[in-house]
Amino acid sequence: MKLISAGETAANTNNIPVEAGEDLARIGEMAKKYGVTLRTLRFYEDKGLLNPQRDGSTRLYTRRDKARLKLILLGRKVGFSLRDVKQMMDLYDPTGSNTKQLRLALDKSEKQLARLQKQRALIDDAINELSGSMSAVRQMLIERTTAPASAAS
Amino acid sequence: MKLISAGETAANTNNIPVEAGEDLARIGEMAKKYGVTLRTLRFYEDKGLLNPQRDGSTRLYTRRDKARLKLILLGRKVGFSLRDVKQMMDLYDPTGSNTKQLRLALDKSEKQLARLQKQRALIDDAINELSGSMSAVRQMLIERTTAPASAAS
DNA sequence: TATAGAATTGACGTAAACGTAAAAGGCGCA
DNA sequence: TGCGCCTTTTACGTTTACGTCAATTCTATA
Repeated sequence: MKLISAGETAANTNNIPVEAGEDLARIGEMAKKYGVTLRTLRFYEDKGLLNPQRDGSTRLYTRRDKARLKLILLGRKVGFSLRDVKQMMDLYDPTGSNTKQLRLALDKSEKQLARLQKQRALIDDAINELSGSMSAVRQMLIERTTAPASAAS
Repeated sequence: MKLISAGETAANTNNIPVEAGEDLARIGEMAKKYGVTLRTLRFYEDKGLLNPQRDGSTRLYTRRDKARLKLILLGRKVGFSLRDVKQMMDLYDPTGSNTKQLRLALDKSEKQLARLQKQRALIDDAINELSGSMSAVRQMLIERTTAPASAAS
């Protein structure tokens, strides 16, 4: 049983059970669609962040998996580790209010926000420090090219 | 008690402090003075960034080593890799104008500055994105606590 | 002299997020 | 039927800057 969904392969020659509208994607399509590598998708699965169905050994990603991947990528973008992302995702319960999940997410987010702000401060520091050094170096270069010889450090 | 200083000449075969003001420091003092660990100092040496003298097997750091360490730490602070720092330092020639060294430093600095600015932009992005998510989550939490039951996604 | 405090050289461990083969199975198509 | 493409699993490699023992030696001091 092979399931090819997607784009345009109108063929669909022989079989395909295809639960109406269930747009399943294989790993290659997923990778292309979300700009990640195959390795990355397998890695996420290995870490328990994704859990695609299987058709034999072939991974089939549902729209649920896509939603999860989007969340993962958002998490990465804002600097969460995969562990953090997993912790938050693991709390998701489709039958509940997910209050705990949301609280955890908020808690982690506050801490991450603080980290980001600290990082920004560090970077600003570095930028200033570097700019200063560059001015000094430029000045030294000018001296080297206008004055003839030595001048110690 | 053996303190051998003096860069080169004098044989200094036996002992005796020599060179009055040469304030040599051992690794422990260096570490304390500059807020790094022993491991770090040995690591820098291993990478060719420092080259303290030896009294037997004991490392002795001169003020030249101290100057170099300061530069290393400055480099690290502005985000240079140790490799970069080494490249720049390796061009230092106490007898020349060091124009090449300065040019390399300036060149690397410009690139590093660009990287830092890009990083800051990314962080700002992340901060915004995260702040937005947090608002959404807070809103969801409010709904969870005021409304009774379900609401998907 | 006994003991604590430095110092030495290995050398493996860590963290994150994949990269990069390697070897093999399956499928459609010309 | 052979080719090419997609996919699979396994597993070591990469990067950076050290951390963390371990075993040993040297030195200073009480």
